[in-house]
This record gives sequence, C-alpha cells and structure tokens, in this order.
Amino acid sequence: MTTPVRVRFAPSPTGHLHIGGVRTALFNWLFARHHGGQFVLRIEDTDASRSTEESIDEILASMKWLGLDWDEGPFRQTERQSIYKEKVDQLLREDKAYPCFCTAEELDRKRKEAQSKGLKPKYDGTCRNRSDKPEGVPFVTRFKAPLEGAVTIHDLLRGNVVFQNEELDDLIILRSDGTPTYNFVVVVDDGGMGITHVIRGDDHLSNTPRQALLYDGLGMPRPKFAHISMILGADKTRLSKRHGATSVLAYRDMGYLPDALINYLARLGWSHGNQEIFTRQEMIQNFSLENVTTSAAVFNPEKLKWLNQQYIQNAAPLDLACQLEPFLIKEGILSENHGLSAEKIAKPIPSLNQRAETLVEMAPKSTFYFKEKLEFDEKARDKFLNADIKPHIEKLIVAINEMDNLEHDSMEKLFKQVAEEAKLKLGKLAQPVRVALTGGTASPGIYDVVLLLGKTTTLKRLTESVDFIEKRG
RNA sequence: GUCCCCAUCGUCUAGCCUGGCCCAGGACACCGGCCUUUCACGCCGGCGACGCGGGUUCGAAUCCCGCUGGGGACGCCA
Repeated sequence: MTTPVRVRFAPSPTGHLHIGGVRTALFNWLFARHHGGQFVLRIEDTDASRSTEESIDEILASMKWLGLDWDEGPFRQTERQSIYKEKVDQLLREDKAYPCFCTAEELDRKRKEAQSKGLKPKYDGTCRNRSDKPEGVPFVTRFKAPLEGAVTIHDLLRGNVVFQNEELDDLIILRSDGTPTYNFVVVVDDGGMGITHVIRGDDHLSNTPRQALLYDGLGMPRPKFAHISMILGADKTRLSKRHGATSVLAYRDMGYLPDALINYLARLGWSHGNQEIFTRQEMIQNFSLENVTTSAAVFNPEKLKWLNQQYIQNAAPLDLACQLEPFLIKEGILSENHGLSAEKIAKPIPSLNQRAETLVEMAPKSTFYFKEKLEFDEKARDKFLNADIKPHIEKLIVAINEMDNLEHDSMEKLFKQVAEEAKLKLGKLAQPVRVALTGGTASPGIYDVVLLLGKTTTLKRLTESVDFIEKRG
C-alpha cells in the first residue's frame, strides 16, 4: 500500500499573494488532486514584525477566487508555538542544539569580513563548544550541524543534488526573543503534518540540505522534494513589483478570469504535448511532475491576455455575466442596485465576447445596451449623422415600425434593400445607423445591435438622430 | 566571492531519459493576405531557435567534459 499524497502551500503573509506563489500553490493543488491526496494550507507567520492580518485575508481571498480549495487549514504557525518549543527542547536534550551568545552586530561584522575575503559567510562556531552560560545575556539557539560529510537531496525534478556539510553552518532555530525561525518550523510542520511531497520554488533548494539535516536530527523521515523553477520578469530577473502587477487580486481587478490565470500559470513550466487550453479536469488528469521543466520561465502578459480572451469567448454567457457585473458597476454603467437579472445582463454577451480581451475592456463596450441615454462620440456623430443619410434612416424607421418582431434575417434584408435603393454600399448605411444606435463607430454587428436594443429603443434612437440632423441644419 | 540550479524561435514550450522519424513541431507576439456593415473574431501564409568549444558515435538538440551566460542561496526574512 502506498501512502496517500499530502502536500501543502505555505505562504508567508507579508504582502500580496503574487503570481509566483500562486503557481506554486497550483502545482501542489494539481498534484494533490491528481493523486487523490490532500492539500494543506499553512500560513508561515513566524515573522511577527512583517506578518499582517490583511495579508492573510488577501491570501485566502485569492485562493478562493482562483478556486484552489484546500482540505486542511489554514494552519497558523503562531498558534503552534508549544510544538516548536517541545522540538527545540528535544534537540537541546540530545545535545543537537546549543545557545549562542554572539550578538547580531558581531555576526554581521564577521559575515562581511568573510565575504570580503572571498570566503563563505557562515557562522564560525564560536559558541558551539562554549560551556559557560553568561547570566542575563540574550542568546539564540542554534542547531548543531555535522561538520563533515555531505547531504544528498533526491529532488524529483532535478535528480540528486549534493551539498558538502562544510558549506553549511549552525543555523539559528530560535531567535533571542524565543520565537522559532523559518527553516526550523518548516521542518517541524512538514514533518509533523505528514507532508509527503514538498513542492516549492527553486529559491528554497539551497535551504533544503539544512532542512534535511534537521529532519535527521529530529528523527523524522524526510519528505520527497520537488523544486520548481522561478518565474522571471521580461528582464530575466526574479518577478517583482518592478515588472508591473504581480498580485493575484490585481489580475482579478484588471478583468482576468480565474480560469484563464490558472491555465496560463499551469503552462508556465508544465506542458502536455502541444495543448494550450485545459479545463481544470484536464489539468488534474494530465498533471505530472515528469512534465514540469526545471528552467526558469519569463512571465508573458501578452499570452495571458490571449488566453483570457479565449476564455471570455468560450464562457457561458450567464456565467460571464456574473463575472462582468462588478465591472459594469465600477464603470458606472450599471448602478449598485440595478435590479437586473443575470439573464438580462447576459443577453449582449454573445455579441460582445468576441471583442474583448478582459472584462475591463468588455464593460464599456456594452454601454449602448445598458444605458438609457447614449454617450456620443462627437466626431463620429458629426461625420455620419448628416442630411444625406437622413431620408434613409427615416425609411428604416418606417419599415421597422411596421415589423411585428425583429429578426436577424429580416433586418439584413431591410438594410440591404434600403442601401440598394439609395445606391449606397451597405457600410455607408450601416455606419450612420451604428452611430445613431450605439453612439460610436465600433460595435457588434448592426443587426445584432438592433435586436439587442429591441424595437422601441431602436426606433427611439433613430428618431433622435433624425432630430439631431434637423437641428444641426 | 562561495555553493547550488538552469540553458531549443523575442517569449511559453514539444522533442532530450530510451541518439537516426528533427535541415527541429506547437502557442503568444510580430509581418502579409483573405473574410467583412464598423470594431473585432476567424482562416491562410511568413519571419524566427538547438549559447560556444571539445569529445563519444556510422550518426547528437538528444550522451560526456569544459567554457560562457542567466538565475538562486549565503539573515535572529520566508
């Protein structure tokens, strides 16, 4: 019998949940779901000075928005202090840890000195064999790491990675204020929580030997490790604010669909043949660490945009309507208490969804449909609504007025007939009508616009444009 | 500086493990054309890569070594 897979995502709540973090979460989630295992969420808030509640809220909101559901947690390390304390005591008892009285300043000085000499800036072991315990002097607790030998990490993605123990030093596991540090709690937690696979960013690879030693020291079996590559900005440096939006919620606010973001991030480093677009089910079914690359990937906003467009095009109108609604409100196209049904909002979507890459872009394009009063593009109105076109618009008014119900085919027939009689190319008729009905020169197909607006509104707007032409003289 | 990781079109990638099917395939972007009532969508075509140098082999993008380049780590941050 094989042990069930158990993975975790362990962000630190010190800022926004960013793109890189989400991809790590996603790979863990996919791995868990693929294997029918469990996905644990753990908040690494051991740094009291930098962790914030807002950040935790944002992490949870981001995960929910993306649909990355977790099976256990969120656990918070600040609530697990007694567990860490116990483990530190265990190490102390077994002489695998010791107090260190060196001051931060001292350490800092030595580090710089070593570095300037071209040496590895590691702890020199001053307190390692010190037997006296000065009273009232603050101290940290260090893990006593082996001086010789080597640690081999069996990385699922990279194979064996060997680190010489002499490259490592005695890391601090307890700060002078008594709180535990990351490298220690991560081991205690992953071990204690029965995590089977640690899938995390490449930047943790060099921490892994220290952690492996800690597992050994604590008498816990090491989990399997898989270090995925990092996401870089266009300049090939680690993705950061400098590269523009990196927080997940910023993408939500820019009108990206969660499915599109997930799909994009999944394809950053993972592939399944030549397939670009995946449903979640397909991702889960096909996900495998074997198809994850080890080289770093540059984040490409253009491709994300394209994917978002694909998702917008293919989304169910009703579903998209729900996602579009907040943007309509934000843009002032609908009021907060518009009282419209999802069906009503969904109505123009089939004619709009081929024309927008983001929801932010889509919202204003629907103004003509939602707003009672048209906002005209002045230049367009001056150019297209003139005396020449007036009689033809009037002809349309008469004809449409006689129709019982508007249909695409009959509308097309009517427009073509009127254009022909006027010896105009269809576009010469359609464009002024478009301006009259939508206020601008770019819109869905003109017959769709008429159908969307309905008989009453269409006639009203056409009549208003005739009035406008008369007034301008 | 030291250690570790990585290296296919501008970008994401397939192929690499199990050499020949690859004078390297797909996608985004870009360029050109078609479609067309506007804007788009769509369709067709084009541009474009195995970092360099050595080996191994009948044969290397694929295996080995070196170099170069990029990234990461070296905190009482995570």
